Amino acid sequence: MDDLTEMLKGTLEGCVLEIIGSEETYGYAITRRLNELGFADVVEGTVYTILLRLEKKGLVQVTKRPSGLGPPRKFYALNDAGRQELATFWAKWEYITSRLGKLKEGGR
Amino acid sequence: MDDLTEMLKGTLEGCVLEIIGSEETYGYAITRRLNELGFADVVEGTVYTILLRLEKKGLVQVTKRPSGLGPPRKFYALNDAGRQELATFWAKWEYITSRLGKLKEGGR
DNA sequence: AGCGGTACTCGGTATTACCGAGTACTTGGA
DNA sequence: TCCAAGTACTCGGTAATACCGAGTACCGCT
Repeated sequence: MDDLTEMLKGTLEGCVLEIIGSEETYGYAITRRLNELGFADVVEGTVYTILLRLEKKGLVQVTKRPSGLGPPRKFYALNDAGRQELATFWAKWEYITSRLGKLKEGGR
Repeated sequence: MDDLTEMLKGTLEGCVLEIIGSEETYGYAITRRLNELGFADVVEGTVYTILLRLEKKGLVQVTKRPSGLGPPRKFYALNDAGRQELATFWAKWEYITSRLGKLKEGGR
């Protein structure tokens, strides 16, 4: 699938939230996970900027832990605000997909 | 539904393509149509920038016609390139929704 | 010692939707 | 007659976001 970057704007952050929400994890692993999910072109730099943003917005709790193979990892977990944000993300997503579906079916 | 603007990035242009594809129409009417479809906050300025962009990319054919109530209208219709672009837009959209769905269902 | 894989940071760029103000044309009421 | 309101388009600037690229650093293996 060719360039999806414009269409991912606004949704990628939600994807990261969802991944973090399902288990405490760290940047590098999140990138791999997104890649294997089909978001093949998402690159580490992008994920880290999202992570930094989430931290700045106060949606995640960060814990640094030694890695064993490489530098220490920053593990991310959702806090209450993060879970709230994730819920509204899915609500928005549902809303948009329903509208797009309507449009596509020629909803007039 | 509160602020959807970030999530609309990349999809709004596709919506406009779809609307133009279903019938030859003009900016003001497209805005009204988007609003009634549920994209309530989309504003004229936004639609016109998209329209200008589509024209610049050579995806539409433009015809100016007098209006009867107000200044002349610029009617837009898809050309072959535009129909092609619309098809790939929907393909990308399907792709992303399927990935998001998978992610949401805890696809692991 | 050096290479490859793991792991994070940071400055800059492009694209996109939004905002706001402006222009202009028409009809209808004060 | 003039002004308000609805129709219709233009344009310069802003904010948010994903991407890019280069850099730093740590580890185990050969």
